[in-house]
Amino acid sequence: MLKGVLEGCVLEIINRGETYGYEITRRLNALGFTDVVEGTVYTILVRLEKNNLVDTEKKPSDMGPPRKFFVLNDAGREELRKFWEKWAFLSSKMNELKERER
Amino acid sequence: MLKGVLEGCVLEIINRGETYGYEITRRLNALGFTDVVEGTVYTILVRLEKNNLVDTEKKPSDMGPPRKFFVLNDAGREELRKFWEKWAFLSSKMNELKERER
DNA sequence: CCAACTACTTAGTGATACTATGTAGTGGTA
DNA sequence: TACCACTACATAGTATCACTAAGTAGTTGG
Repeated sequence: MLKGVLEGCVLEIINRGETYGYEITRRLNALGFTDVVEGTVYTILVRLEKNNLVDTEKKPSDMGPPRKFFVLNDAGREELRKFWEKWAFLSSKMNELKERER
Repeated sequence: MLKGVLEGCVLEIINRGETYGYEITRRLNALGFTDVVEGTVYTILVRLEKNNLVDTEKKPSDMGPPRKFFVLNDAGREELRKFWEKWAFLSSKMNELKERER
């Protein structure tokens, strides 16, 4: 059910400020997507990087291994904008379908 | 983006009354999902049948070849109920994500 | 020193939708 | 009557995206 949606969530989280995979995973979990695991998030991040939607930077951490931070670039912000546009469309159509003829 | 959602839409359309693949496709198109084609819908219908969520009946048509009509059975209605439940969850979480910190 | 937590990576699989193509009935029209 | 448009179903192959599972490695506390 998350297909096509999770990537948008990751973009949105990154857009709120530089962050890294492990933290993104925990934020998604906190949001309610409790069974999203690290592997899933990292594959999305690899895809985002491959598609040139993000810039990355390795930084040391106090808590463990170095973190790979992500920020959206212009293409990433445009992708995010399109994502919310598609979501709004889908959402409105689904409500239309759900509410019709009750 | 439709991944996991389209099957629910098809269940909902069938639940409104006995219908068949070609008509379901046109209804989805009319709803706004303009690039959903017959092939997509038929593969979903095959899946629904394989998973025993629908009952089927062939009936002649005035307009062309015989139609294969679908109705939801108990399992199908339960699946539909769960689908809307999941949609409501996803939808609320997405809004939460979208609206936070603006 | 080892368990728990932090943090990243990737190969393989599965679910779902899309592409492309084929078959066939019916009706209109040139 | 020959052809085209529309109706209607079917399916093999592909692509996309997320999930499973496993591994590597740094840090901290008991």
